[in-house]
Amino acid sequence: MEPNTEEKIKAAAARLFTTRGFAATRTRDIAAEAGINLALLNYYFRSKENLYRIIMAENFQVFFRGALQIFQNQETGVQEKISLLVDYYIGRLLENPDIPSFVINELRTNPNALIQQAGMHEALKDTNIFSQISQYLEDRGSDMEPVHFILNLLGMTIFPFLAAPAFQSALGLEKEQFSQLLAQRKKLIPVWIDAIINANSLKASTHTS
Amino acid sequence: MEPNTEEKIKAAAARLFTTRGFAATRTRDIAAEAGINLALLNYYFRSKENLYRIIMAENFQVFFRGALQIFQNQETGVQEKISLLVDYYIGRLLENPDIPSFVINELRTNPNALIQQAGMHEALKDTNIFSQISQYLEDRGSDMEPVHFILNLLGMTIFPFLAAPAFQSALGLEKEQFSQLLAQRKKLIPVWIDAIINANSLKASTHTS
DNA sequence: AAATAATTTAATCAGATGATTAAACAGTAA
DNA sequence: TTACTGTTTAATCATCTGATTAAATTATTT
Repeated sequence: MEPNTEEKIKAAAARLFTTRGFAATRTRDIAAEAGINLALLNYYFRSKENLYRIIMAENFQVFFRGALQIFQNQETGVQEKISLLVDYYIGRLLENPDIPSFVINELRTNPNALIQQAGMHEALKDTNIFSQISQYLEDRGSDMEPVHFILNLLGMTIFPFLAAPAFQSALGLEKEQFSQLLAQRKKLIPVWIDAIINANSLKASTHTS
Repeated sequence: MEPNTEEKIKAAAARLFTTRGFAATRTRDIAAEAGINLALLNYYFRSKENLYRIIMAENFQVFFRGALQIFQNQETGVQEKISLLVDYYIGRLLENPDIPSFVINELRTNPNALIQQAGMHEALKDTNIFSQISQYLEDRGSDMEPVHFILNLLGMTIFPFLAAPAFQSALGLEKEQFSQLLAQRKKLIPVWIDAIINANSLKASTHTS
């Protein structure tokens, strides 16, 4: 029932690191949040940096592993994969809304370290996401660049979580209301993505502005 | 020609604050970057916090004022406004790619302070962006919620800049190459946005899966 | 129980960091 | 020149912060 000390520290560190970032988080705050003594943090994790790396890696796992697994599945087509991906991300992020801004922030200050650490390069080759999408777009007669496709998909899915504080404040919405709005997008985004692909494939044949 | 000391400090502070965030930026680093003595920073700006507030406000201006002005113009229709907006944002952000993650980060740690500071609430009412979009969607027979529309538009426009470090690293692209990719989106996003609206309006009449 | 190992704590250290101070310097007016 | 004002600097302060230490406490083994 009661989680052990190590887990308590990790949970506290995850909360603070993801909401405040590395530099703004004090080891004393983590200790207080975990209800333990400062020295214990160093006893279990040697240093703040080390603890951070661990938390970071786990967040990163959540952020990428699931997506990769979806694309590794040979049984499903791209269209289905898109739905699964959007569903997965929005579901996960509704539980952990701070992860995107944490990852973004980390990427800004630590560009390639993070990518390598999670073994992105190999994973990307393994799942050949790019060629899957490339083939899919080709089949549907679209001349869209796969990069744009991915940027659109992730942008529509992830950006709302990054902008959430601004929107909630600007529109005077409660957290709960905004969450419902984001949940709706699980169904909507795949439809929109589909429409975008069609737009690019029809562009050559029709000319109605 | 030579900018005065105050401007040099502000420029240096802007560079460091936007790339590292508040907590990770040392006043000594700002001083060194500006080529001045640490005490001068406090002589001109009283404190690190005060300097930060100034930089933040200016970044925020860039991020929102332009967008609001575009929507204030009574002469242009919504469709044209979208093109202008995308063009404006991508143009500005290509010059200052770090602003989005700076703003996002600030919003996370300081939710409503930022919104109020820039006078968002009044500005939003003045320009009635929401009702303009709402009306536009209605006219085109779409049942999309205006919030989703805005989230999609901003997501497709801004997200790529947030994800840039990841994409550059993962795809092994040079900064310059990725910038060109993003510049392409000035023309593409309006088309995609259009397709999305059509998708929602056609949904009721057609049933081809 | 005694001994040993694992866990936790209070106290402290060393360095970093935001800010201040007092003095030096430069330009301008009298 | 002298006096005055605004600017810049080196030196210093007080506090914060990550980390260590040595001792105390608890758990485990013999």
